[in-house]
Amino acid sequence: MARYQAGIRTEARIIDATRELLGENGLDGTTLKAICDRAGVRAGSFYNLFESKEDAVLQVVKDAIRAVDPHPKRDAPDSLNELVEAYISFVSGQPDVARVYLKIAISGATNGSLGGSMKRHHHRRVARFSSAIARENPELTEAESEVRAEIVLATLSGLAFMWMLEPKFDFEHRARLAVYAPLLNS
Amino acid sequence: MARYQAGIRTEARIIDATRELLGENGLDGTTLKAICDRAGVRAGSFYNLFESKEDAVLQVVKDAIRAVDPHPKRDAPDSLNELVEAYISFVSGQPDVARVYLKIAISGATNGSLGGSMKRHHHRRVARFSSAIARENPELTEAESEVRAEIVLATLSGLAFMWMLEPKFDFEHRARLAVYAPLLNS
DNA sequence: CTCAAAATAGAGTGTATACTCAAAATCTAG
DNA sequence: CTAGATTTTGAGTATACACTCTATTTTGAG
Repeated sequence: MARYQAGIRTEARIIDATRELLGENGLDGTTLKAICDRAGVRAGSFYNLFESKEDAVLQVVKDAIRAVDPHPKRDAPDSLNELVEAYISFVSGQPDVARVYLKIAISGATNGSLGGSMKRHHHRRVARFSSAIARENPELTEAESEVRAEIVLATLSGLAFMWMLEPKFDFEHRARLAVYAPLLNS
Repeated sequence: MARYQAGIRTEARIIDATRELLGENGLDGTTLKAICDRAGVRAGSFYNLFESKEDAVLQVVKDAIRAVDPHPKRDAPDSLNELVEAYISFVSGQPDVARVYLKIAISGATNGSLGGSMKRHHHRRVARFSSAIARENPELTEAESEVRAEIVLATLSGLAFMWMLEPKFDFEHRARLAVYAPLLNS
């Protein structure tokens, strides 16, 4: 009936190992052997806790997608400022998760079971940014707000990719400069 | 001594198949069997023309990287306008090549022999955009121009990713709006 | 303590992969 | 036409992969 502590800890170690490997080496670099080695576990233990490798990978990836776009804490709609700051602290505060999001979610978006889930996530994000922009810039039509939302999101993603390419890259600075300084209310 | 026409045509078919598959399915989806099936060739023929699978993949990827950042046609330095329009026509005019470039940029950028080559390419691009921006905006310091170059490139890449996610996405329109309207000379 | 349930180990399975090789087919220069 | 070189074939190899299974060990509630 009840699960044992050992199993729960092992499950967490496996999830952590999977997340790290996905961020470091991508999907094909994340083999079962690599996961088990890093988690300090044998294949049998893995399959006692997970149905398949895909099972563990999907858990990690779906968590990552959820972490980028958390539910609003307050009831009030979010401002563009809040959305951008949330993205910045996502990248800075959970770099492992962010790497998974950028590597797997985006690269795997055009194929496989992630494709659909990623497209939905993307539309949700655009809508959220778009409505914040529309609220703060009443002179824009709905279509114009949406285009601007897409551009802001594209810039944030692009900068995050650069950060992944070179960890020294000052993502925060670029992101704030790109979004606040030039684009809107100009 | 001399190569036969059949071999030259087969080589081209294999390169085309490799490029298409890399763009559609990424690196790990591009198996030898898939390449050979699409090119209408058996494994033995492939290895008569290429040293390894990696050989064919690297040819395609290096071509793609070269296509994004072609040598200037004139002696004169390029304007930001020209650089952006070149990127736009790269994406619109050679979508297969662009897809390879974008997919590999994410998945292969942090590891392997592609990592180094991708990083060098990135720095070359930033320098090129940066010097165009500096020339057209003399009030900016060198560091400021570079940051702006990174932001422009990030936005273009991010928009291109969105285009890859949804082929209907109007990349040209977004790219011109994002770069020309808001960012510089404001 | 006890003992059933849960977790683990580790050898083993089937499959897909990149790649090889010897023989047959095809090409093209002379 | 011919003969040597190139290209193609297709069965075959070794390896790495995800995954299974059974026996053993560990856990923790009663």
